Amino acid sequence: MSSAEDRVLDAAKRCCERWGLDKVTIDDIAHDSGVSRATLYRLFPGGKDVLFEALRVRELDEFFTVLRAEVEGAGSFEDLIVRTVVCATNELRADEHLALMLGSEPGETLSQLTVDGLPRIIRVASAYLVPLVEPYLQRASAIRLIDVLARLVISYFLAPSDHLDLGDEQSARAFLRPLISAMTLTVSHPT
Amino acid sequence: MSSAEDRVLDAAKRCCERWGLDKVTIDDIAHDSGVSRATLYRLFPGGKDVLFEALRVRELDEFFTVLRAEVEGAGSFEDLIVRTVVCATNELRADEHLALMLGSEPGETLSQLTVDGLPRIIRVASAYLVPLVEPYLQRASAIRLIDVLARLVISYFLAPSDHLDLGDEQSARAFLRPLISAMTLTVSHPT
DNA sequence: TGACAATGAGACATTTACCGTCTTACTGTC
DNA sequence: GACAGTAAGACGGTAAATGTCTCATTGTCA
Repeated sequence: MSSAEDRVLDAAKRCCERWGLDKVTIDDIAHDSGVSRATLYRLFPGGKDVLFEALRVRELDEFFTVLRAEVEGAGSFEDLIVRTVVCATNELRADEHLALMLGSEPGETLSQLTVDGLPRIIRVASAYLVPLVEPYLQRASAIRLIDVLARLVISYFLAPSDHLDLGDEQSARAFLRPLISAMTLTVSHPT
Repeated sequence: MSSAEDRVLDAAKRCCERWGLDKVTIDDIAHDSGVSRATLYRLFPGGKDVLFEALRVRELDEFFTVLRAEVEGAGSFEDLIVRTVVCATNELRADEHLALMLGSEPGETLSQLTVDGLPRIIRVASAYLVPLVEPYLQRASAIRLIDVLARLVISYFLAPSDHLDLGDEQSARAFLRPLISAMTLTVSHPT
């Protein structure tokens, strides 16, 4: 059985998909989750903002949990990076909730992907992925790499290019190879 | 160029699909239709209730306008009835707005199809279809026939049967034939 | 030009909905 | 029987939506 927090967050997600962020009320979420408003405030003191903040955190954690599981055990640095980018891209494309939100509330959703929310995305991405990269790179380089990869994946997800499909392994590999060898060289022969 | 009324009703329909009946506000509809609130109240004095009432009337008229055009010119009584039932069923099944409403607000939508709204549906159905049936039946019989057919079409649309598909001509014809001949007999040899 | 109808913008009082907190009563657990 | 966790809902304050009004603007016709 799932925790009360999770049930509330699930309800928030459902309500959000159904009515949109600014039409949802605390009562909607309380009803949908089968939890009283009092309990909801106990779980998420601060109301809607805190609740949706928590929801975003959970979604982000889920995203990178899945991603890490998919790329763990890559045999080489290049494979690790390519698979990470490809899997992340495809995971984004398969995210129905994200698609709904982008369709119904592009403003807020884009902001979460590119402005307000991006620092957190990169922070969480680092927490999950830097450990996987560290065997091949110095920590600082790993952090920078994850940072730039996250930005690239998001950008190409939001605005696909005719010349590059980061969801396709061959295309992604061809694109990433020079970047990868550049980084490796940088580490091997630091200035 | 469409009339202001139609633009407002179109907006109401869009808003309703997006947010659901009880989350939509007059302002939402006014904005979406590019009309000021004052004008909206001038066009539909009474606000949301009157507006959505008018929308239902329009949808119903459209539905039966399409239906009548599809069945006009049937060569026989049986053909007329069968085509009416088949076309009505398929028109219902193809109605995206209706499908959305049934999905997001089953309670209100079902009520409009089966309880509160049914008398009007039958009234409008009669207005459109009885004239087509009258060449074959007495007026009173025609009215009773349209009444029962409307109920059947709606019921089988909402809850399809394994034994009967009113959207399929053969199935519908087989089902309707006895009913049709019974009515014809009744008229030919009234008690 | 000037009367006129139609509309947009928005002020306004009123009503409704929502919020956040709090109390009370209930339920299961130790 | 104390206790923690919860549902239910009362409560006052705040925000949003409603419905009505006025006024300025626009386009039309005489």
